[in-house]
Amino acid sequence: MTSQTEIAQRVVEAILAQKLSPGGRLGEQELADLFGVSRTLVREALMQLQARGFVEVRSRKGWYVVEPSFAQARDAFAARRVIETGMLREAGKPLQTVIRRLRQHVAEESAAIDAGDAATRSFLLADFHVCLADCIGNRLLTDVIRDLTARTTLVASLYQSTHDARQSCDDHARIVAALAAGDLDQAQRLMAAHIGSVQEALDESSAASGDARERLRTSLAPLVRSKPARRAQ
Amino acid sequence: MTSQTEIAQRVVEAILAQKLSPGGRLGEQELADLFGVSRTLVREALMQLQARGFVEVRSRKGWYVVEPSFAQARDAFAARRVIETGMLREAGKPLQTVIRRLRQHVAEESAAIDAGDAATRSFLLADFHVCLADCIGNRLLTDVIRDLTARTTLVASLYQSTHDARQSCDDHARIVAALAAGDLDQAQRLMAAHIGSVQEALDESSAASGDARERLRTSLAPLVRSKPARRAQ
DNA sequence: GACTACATTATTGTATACAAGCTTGTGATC
DNA sequence: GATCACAAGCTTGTATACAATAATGTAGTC
Repeated sequence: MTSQTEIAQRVVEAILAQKLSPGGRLGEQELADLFGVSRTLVREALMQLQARGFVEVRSRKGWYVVEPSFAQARDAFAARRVIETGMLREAGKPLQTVIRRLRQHVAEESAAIDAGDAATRSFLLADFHVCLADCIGNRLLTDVIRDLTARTTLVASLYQSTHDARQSCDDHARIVAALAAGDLDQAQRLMAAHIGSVQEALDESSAASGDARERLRTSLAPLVRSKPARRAQ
Repeated sequence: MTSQTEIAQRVVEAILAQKLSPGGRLGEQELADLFGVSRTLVREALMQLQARGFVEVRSRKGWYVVEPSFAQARDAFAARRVIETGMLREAGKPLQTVIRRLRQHVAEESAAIDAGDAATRSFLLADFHVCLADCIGNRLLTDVIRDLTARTTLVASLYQSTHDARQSCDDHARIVAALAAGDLDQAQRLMAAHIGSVQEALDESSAASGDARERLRTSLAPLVRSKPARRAQ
């Protein structure tokens, strides 16, 4: 007895919490049983997620969490840079209440990092950008940013980001400080640099992983060079 | 015998061609019969369009083409300003082939305007922005722009834009000229002004229409002031 | 023992059936 | 004649049934 919207939401949450990895399979019946509904609702939910770019369907095979290529990953970051800096440029001087809300958010991020709570930490670091969009942008832009940050979060798990959470949090704090000082130009520059550095952290380990086929190949490569490992058991 | 994606596409086209007005009803069975498929496929198509913001469902009543409020209309234009100028800012000097493609597009717009072909004219004027995104942006941004321009086109039909097609075309030509000259700053300014002026054209006639309820009220207002019109027949 | 043809199984794709709820038409009542 | 109660019909919401196809297991053959 779960609504279709709720199913979609739960799946997205699972993806962002890395409980569902890119390439992970989503059986219709499996989800239907899990949520106690028919396949119909699950399908409709997955269809919407497909439109938002979270999952894809391979004909008669099943639904899978998307595995963006490295080029697509770059595109997602590029899109975020364009939109988020664009929003800051068009924004007026933010209200005091907005500054308070953002400061509060950054404080929560910091607390989660100190607590070593990986799940909420990851969520909050991404949510900062959604929160910012909600503060200085409009509904449409916020929705777009929400999906794009989700996508970059997914990408980060796929390409094993080495980016430090504390640094992201510090970046956020500096952006809020610039906003509080009314220096929108500076905020814009900081945002571009921030998104850039998060993306950079990917580039380095990019060669490590890859798509499912490539992962399989490397997984199955012999452990020792000339002498293949004897089969266990 | 029509695929689900195709159905969605056809509905979007119909909306953009103003064959389906905002507020227009989309019966599931009606569409199913039309396309020769079951309601299932129609529903899935509509669901995807819902995720993209083209239609909405009112429980147990039916599907309707969205009727953005005036505030939402402003949001759509604001989003486009942010993204489209942002893309121009991040773009490098465009290649010669890109310039040629854009010039070609503007020429086609001009031809459609001269020919008085309202449908293709409207389509091409919106498509210019998609084409530009395709040239200087990436896939993700292009998809976002495609949906946003579609939304503003829909809004224009809802709030009876008085904007002149020829002026839009001229705006486009000037933007392309700035790009050809390598003056991205100028292109950016022109784009902001262009989108702004299209939006402005809405503001003026905004009071005229409104949502379905308001439209009904004005439609049913007595024709003569003191003496209500006698019922026809 | 390795390879191939075939049967089996599992999963999606599509259609249909039934339930639930809103809208509207009709008749009774005041 | 106006209002209200009720019923019939239409439309969506959800589940189930069946078809199509890809993956996999198995037996037979060389």
